[in-house]
Amino acid sequence: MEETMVLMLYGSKLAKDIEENLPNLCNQPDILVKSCDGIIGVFSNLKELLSHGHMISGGSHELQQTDNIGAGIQEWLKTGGNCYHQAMDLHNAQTVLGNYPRTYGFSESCTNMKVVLGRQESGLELMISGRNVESSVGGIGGEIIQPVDVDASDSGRASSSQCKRRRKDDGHKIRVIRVAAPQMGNLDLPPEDGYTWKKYGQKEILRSRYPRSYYCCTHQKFYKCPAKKQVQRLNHDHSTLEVTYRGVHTCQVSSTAPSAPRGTRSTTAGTLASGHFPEYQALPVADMANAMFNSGSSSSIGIENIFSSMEDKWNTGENKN
DNA sequence: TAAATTTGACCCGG
DNA sequence: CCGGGTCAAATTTA
Repeated sequence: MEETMVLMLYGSKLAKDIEENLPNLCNQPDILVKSCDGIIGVFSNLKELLSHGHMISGGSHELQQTDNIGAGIQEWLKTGGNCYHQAMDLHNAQTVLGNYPRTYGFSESCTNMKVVLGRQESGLELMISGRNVESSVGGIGGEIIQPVDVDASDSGRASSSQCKRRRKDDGHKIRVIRVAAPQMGNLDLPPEDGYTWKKYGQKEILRSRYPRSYYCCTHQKFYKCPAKKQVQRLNHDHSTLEVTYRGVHTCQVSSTAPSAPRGTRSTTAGTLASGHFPEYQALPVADMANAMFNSGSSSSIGIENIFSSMEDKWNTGENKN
């Protein structure tokens, strides 16, 4: 389905949802506001696309990579949202990054479970945050993010012409993920990911509202672990942190290994260190979208299915670095 | 007191 | 020369 049509239908659907739930929403102004934001976001994007010459009907060359989401949304629209609604309540959409809308969902039976589905120039973006207390498959930290693999030879940041420095000795893959930022406390605190990190720098980045923090593995000295990560709040979405992982953990943390004695984060390195990113499991975008949208039109897909799907994926592939 | 964090200076690729 | 990445001394924290 052409993207503009998807947006049009989706925006209409959101508006209709508000109409249908107006009595309830009147008692929940915050949700109403978010829903309105979502509608505004969808139609803003639609307007943006239309103003750039995208037609309501007809093909879009842009969608090659992301037709899956189009198909997913199409399926969702066809079923009135039922195929997805079983597990998550599609809540609203909001304009963020790169003018693409995001779709927000909340678990109906688990209020702290949140799903964010969006698009980036590099493909589909999916975030699942919060811990699914029902099935307890959410993993430590409860955040599983669809990472965006970026080859080291191309940082993948289309909007930035820089950030290609110091690449001589790190031919490693770079992984960029986005996670929901903490809502309170230290808002720049990077998400728990099973490793212990030491902050070694922070810098103001040109054209970025928020500084970028630099972390290296706490065990860098003892194990010469080259893993590093950068954490930066997104310009257009301060509630999201972009975490860039560089290098692979070589530290085999054992009970005798030094651990971070101070600080409140990172307490689980020992059982998880396998040289990869235990919480941020890789799963091809299409699979994730299919898992969310197309895994049976009548049965509940359940968030646990998504996680098990991700686990399978993680165990069979992507695990070679 | 030791370890983490902050922050200004420096390094270095483009 | 610019600016992102890193270093390391100073500072903070538990």
